[in-house]
Amino acid sequence: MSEDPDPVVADLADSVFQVAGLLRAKFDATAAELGLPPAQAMALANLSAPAPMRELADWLRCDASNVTGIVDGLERRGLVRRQPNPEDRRVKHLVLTEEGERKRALLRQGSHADAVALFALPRKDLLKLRELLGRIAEAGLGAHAARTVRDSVPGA
Amino acid sequence: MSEDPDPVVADLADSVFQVAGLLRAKFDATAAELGLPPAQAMALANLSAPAPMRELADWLRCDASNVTGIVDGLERRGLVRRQPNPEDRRVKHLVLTEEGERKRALLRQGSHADAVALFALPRKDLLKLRELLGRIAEAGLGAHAARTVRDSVPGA
DNA sequence: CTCGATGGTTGAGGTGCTCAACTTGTCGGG
DNA sequence: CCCGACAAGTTGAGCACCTCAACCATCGAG
Repeated sequence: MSEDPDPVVADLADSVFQVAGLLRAKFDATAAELGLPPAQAMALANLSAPAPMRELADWLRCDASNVTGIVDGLERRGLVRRQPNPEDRRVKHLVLTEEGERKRALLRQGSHADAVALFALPRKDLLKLRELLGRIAEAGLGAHAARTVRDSVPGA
Repeated sequence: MSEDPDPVVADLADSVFQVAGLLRAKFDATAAELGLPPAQAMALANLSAPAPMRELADWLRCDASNVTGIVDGLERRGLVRRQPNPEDRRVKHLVLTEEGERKRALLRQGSHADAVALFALPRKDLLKLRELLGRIAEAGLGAHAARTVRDSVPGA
């Protein structure tokens, strides 16, 4: 009935989970050192220029109501400010405070260091790896985008 | 003070997260189709021969008390049985029921199909990718194991 | 102006996880 | 034989994260 499973693909999937899991664990650890819960850290890491909350929700691929709580936390910690926007008074822009900038820098620094430590391969292999994984990620993302677009557009 | 970030490594980390995220999302989706919450599905997928609960906890890298709840769910759905072990009456072995075996097969089939669809590269590239990612996963896992061992051994 | 869509918030509800405490059971000395 | 250390599993408290439905304020087009 079903094809025999391809062991190469299976190994590949395992490795991807493994590596992503390791990176994620390290990220959470550095976040914890900075006194940040994972979700807030994740949000902070992807916050540079002032951006509306909606944008952050899209980036995190989660419900807008979820972002409210996360930002509440960041604001309580004094890392971020909600800045009402005069041009469209519905939106609030998220602006990093000094402390926010500082922690964000530490966070990114730390996670990048972890990545460097983990991806310990000859330069040539790294480049090859980036190319192959990049192709897959792009294709997968493209499929996802196409699907979401298709879902939201009634006609063709 | 800190080195310039290596864009190759940064891209690589992004891609890994991207790909893992896509695989995970697909897995959760197939799980949902089978009426299983993600954690129960994950547990079920890694359950073949009868094994003590502790083993599952180790595999999932989570607290034993957590496994109790997950197995409760699987048992409530009639997918798994807790089988007391006569040789060591503290442990309970987890045994799949018929239905459990069936759903597990479907689950693995589905997630493997997703992986095949995602890793759509020429065979040669797939092999190369497996080799490189495998090396990294292994090295990272080794470091993790070494660390946990070191942590649990007071001396040396 | 009216109406539909959009940004953001709130509240209810559910999952997944950890930690501390406890029960039951195993095992290795004194 | 009994005792103390340790392991498997469970329970309960508590937290983080997430979604959904309902809602308010606002925008923008007809």
